[in-house]
Amino acid sequence: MGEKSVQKKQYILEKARDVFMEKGFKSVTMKDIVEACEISRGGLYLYFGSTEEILLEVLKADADEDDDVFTNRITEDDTAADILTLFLKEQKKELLRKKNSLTVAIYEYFFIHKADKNNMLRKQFDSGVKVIEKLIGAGIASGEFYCENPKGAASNIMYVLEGLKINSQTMGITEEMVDEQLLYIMEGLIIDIE
Amino acid sequence: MGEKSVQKKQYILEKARDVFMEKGFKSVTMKDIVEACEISRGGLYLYFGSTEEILLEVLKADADEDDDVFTNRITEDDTAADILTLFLKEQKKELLRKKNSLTVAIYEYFFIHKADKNNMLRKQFDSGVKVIEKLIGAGIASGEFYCENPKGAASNIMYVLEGLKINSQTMGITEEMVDEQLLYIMEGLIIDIE
Amino acid sequence: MGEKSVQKKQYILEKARDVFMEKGFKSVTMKDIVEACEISRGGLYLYFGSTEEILLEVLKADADEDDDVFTNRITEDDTAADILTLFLKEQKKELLRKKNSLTVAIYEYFFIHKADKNNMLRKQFDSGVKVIEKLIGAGIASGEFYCENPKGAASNIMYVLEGLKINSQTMGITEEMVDEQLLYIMEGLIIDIE
Amino acid sequence: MGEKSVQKKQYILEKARDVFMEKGFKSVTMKDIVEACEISRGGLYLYFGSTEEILLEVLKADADEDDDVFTNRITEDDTAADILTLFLKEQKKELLRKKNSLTVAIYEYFFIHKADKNNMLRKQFDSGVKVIEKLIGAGIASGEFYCENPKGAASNIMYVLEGLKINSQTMGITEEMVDEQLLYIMEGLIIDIE
DNA sequence: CATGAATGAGAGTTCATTCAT
DNA sequence: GATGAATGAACTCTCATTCAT
Repeated sequence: MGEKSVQKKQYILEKARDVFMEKGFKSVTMKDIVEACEISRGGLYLYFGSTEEILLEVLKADADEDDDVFTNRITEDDTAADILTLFLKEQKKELLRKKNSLTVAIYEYFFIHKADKNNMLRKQFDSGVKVIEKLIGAGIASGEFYCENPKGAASNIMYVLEGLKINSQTMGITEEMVDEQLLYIMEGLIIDIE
Repeated sequence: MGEKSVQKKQYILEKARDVFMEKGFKSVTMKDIVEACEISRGGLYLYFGSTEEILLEVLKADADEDDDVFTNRITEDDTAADILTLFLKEQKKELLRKKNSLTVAIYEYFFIHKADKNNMLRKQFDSGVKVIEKLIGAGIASGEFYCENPKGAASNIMYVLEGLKINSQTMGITEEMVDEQLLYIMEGLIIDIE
Repeated sequence: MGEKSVQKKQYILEKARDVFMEKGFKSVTMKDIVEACEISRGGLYLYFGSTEEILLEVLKADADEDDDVFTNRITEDDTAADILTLFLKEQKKELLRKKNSLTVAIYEYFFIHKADKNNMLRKQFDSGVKVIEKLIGAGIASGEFYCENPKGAASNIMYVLEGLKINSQTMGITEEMVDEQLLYIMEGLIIDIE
Repeated sequence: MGEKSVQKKQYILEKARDVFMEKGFKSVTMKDIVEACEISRGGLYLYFGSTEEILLEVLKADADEDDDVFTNRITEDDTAADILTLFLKEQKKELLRKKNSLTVAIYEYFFIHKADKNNMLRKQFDSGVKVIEKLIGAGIASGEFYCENPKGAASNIMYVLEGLKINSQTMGITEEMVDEQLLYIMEGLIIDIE
């Protein structure tokens, strides 16, 4: 079937991304995407066979990009506490974004695909836990943090972030609510100098 | 809308509940419910105008029932730690339930209705925080718990529970994962006797 | 239409033949043929404008070939009965072929084109009748056959063959069924020596 | 799913019958039938799920009717030769009908369904053979017919009729052609009084 | 000559919703 | 109050055909 135009595929993915951000996953029809792309009905099918396929590729593209961003930040030479704080700040920004978020689309997609072989969400969660655990370990070594159960603490942070994320999409959250909880977490780790 | 049969309404809600547990919210059609109830298409419209309306009433009924259950447990004369443990155990059971859960339906509904006036989910979350906060306070008073920021701790617990809940629906969780995290939480509260 | 490659045209006809044998005529799309040929969509249109056009050329090629085969057999110096038997054996083989037959495609095509000027099917049928009539005549002359109405007998044979052919495609036939009927026909012609 | 209106179902079958007579089977779409019936798209699906389903019911209705007609004729007290002649006349009328014939639709349908369990076409063919065989037997008994192989003769008649039928749809036939062949058949059976 | 991306018409199918009975 | 037939809008998907390269 040849390569088709890679550019057009990218273009479709971009436009589709907007649609998924706007409407989540389940409500999105091929027609929605066709209209967003201003291409023909058949034209879309040349590139993608279903909304699932499209969302999956949108997410893949995101995951790749995220990795890059992540790697870039990590190479800084900050302290563990600095990095963790940075990480949480990033998460907070993400959490409070009003519109341009795929969160609902992702949830709706994985409600259906939770049992999938290589569940991307699980991978990301697990990798998040590991990174935080390492950071906490580094912080303990450098005397910044005190923690008896780094793995538990790391999981705790990730679950809280997940909790904040789903709440932000189902009941709304304010900046204060996020700050309060992130502060609570950091306070539990950082050694009070007295 | 005249009087109609309250019994029939209840009957519809029961059957509809099963459908929502099976298929979430967005995929459920009026037809699905008509078929589950084995009533006529027009008959359903006599009682409910949309799947939204139906789910809302299903949830209302649940909320009332939950309150009762909750109240019943609370009147026991256990210690704060006992009650909190009981509460978490209940939550764990809920989290690990395979099929008979409205969780996905609720999420899918509130993705659309997060901005609703009296968002039931928010109410339940807030009330959960308050109850736990009170329990922690009682535990501190009785010398069972140590906690510098009871509100933060209570919120932390609720966010973690939300995180576990959404993860259970999007990536699956195991009993060990729940136990680990709940243990971590209790360990953070209970005073180590030395 | 310029010169184009005759070889490519032949190639397309060969591949298209397979498709028609597989799917009949009406269900075959230009896409099917493009895919069978592994050429470009536009490329096919350079040679043929429709599936009708393609089938027609496939059939023409067949007709030419059949004539050759036919002529080859006829030049043998067998008796009339031998030749007729040979002819019926050929027909039987054709009738019982499971897959590689254009029969359905031909029928489907001529359902639409029955009124065509030079209907190939009619020509073939008429020529079949004539050939058989001649054979019977020769057989009578040589004392092999007895027949009061050679033309009627020849038509009868051809109609029976047509009947067997359509039945083989609409209800299936067994070798026994064919043998029985061909035997019946031969018995009607051959003089019983007493 | 209740009874729906039997009358409407009949109405649809009638209209669909016209469509199948007009266009055969494969070219007929649900839309064609919707338009012929002047009902809504969804309305048709209330009664039938596909064109196959519809044609099948059209044919069933026909088969029932044919049986009745057949039985009615058979109860007459004619001689075997009379009945056979009557039967062939009926077939001739059928063969020469220009428009109102389902023949093509039936063929197109059974090209696809030739392997079906209870292939209606085969049943009808077999029953036809048996009836004719019986008639020939009766004719022999009454001294009207002479025939050494009644089963072969009966099959021969049925195959010829099939051959005439398919030819009438793929190349056209004239009344003379039918008469000639039917005469040939009858001559083969009837005893020449000398 | 050849390619294959693009278009748009059209078929299939499902449901929310209405309404005569 | 109930019923369920009927409607029509909306979606999915597939191809014939064209056309810029």
